[in-house]
Amino acid sequence: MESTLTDLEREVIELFVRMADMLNLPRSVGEIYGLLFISPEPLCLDDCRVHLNISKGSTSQGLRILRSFGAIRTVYVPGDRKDYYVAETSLRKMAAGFADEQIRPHVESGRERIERIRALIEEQGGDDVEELREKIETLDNWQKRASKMLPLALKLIGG
Amino acid sequence: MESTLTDLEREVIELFVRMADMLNLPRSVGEIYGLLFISPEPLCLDDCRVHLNISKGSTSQGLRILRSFGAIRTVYVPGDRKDYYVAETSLRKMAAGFADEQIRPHVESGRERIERIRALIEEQGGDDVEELREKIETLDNWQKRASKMLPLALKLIGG
DNA sequence: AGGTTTGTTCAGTATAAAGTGAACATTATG
DNA sequence: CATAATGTTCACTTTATACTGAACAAACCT
Repeated sequence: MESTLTDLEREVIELFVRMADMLNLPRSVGEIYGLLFISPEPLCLDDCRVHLNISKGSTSQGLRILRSFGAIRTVYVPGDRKDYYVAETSLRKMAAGFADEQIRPHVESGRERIERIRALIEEQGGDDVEELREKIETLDNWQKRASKMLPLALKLIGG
Repeated sequence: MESTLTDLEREVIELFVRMADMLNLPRSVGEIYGLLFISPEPLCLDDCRVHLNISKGSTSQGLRILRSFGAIRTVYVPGDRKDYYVAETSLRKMAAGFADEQIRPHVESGRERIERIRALIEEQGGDDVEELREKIETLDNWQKRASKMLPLALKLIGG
């Protein structure tokens, strides 16, 4: 299958592939978003698959990930059964979606783990319990600051 | 080789392994930092290697990465040729080091790529040049906002 | 110098992650 | 209902990344 991308499309797609890499997302997710971003009209799954020369499975999963944090939305095309997609261009929305989906759960589970560590320290005791308590306070402090910073950073990026 | 970690140590190390994963750093980096964080005294390369049961190579590279963004520092131990390490506990310092080392270069190269895309659009022209210009403005806008947000976020996390 | 300790490097290997595509489910249409 | 169109799933394959450990380099000590 022949690639049918212009130089411009290739360059834009590569930009988003690098972004995806930074955000720890699969390459194909960056490719699909880049293609949709630069495309003048909505594209369906098969359009993406053909232009990017990737498999149906990757395309389906990539679109699902992009939908999951609101980076794309579906548009209705009269008289067509296929789903068509366009890239969302509100940075605020995407950042919020990404934070909710890919960051908050980790922060949450970190909080729980810190509680477990605190319990372990008290339970097992020992000579150095005071030093350990201080260390756990440091962790707790980090956790609290990260939790506060996240929504503020989202405010900042959203304008 | 027998693992000689307490439950507490294991739990703390796992916390930092998860953090490393979030930050897209090798697991061993999280393990080493976690061990140093919870250890009451400085440890040398071989201490880390033995406690964590990982190879010399991984240990050496892990310590290098941690040094690279200021997550650990060396301490002088009189009468010992080995380098000893302690975990840095200033979140501000570490976040700044991480941003400089692992984020800024990507943002930079993104900026350059956007310029290249802008040039491509003007060069090749076409009917839809106006629509493309708008899209590139969106990219440029994102880039600028991200660049401004980064130092502010660092200020916020640093207290 | 020769021997020892300590840390680094890097080619090869192991592991984890993403991609593939055929089988399957679902829904539309004649 | 049968057929076609569309999208999803998942066992398998491929690729990318991290880990290993032996060889190497550097520094120290008699």
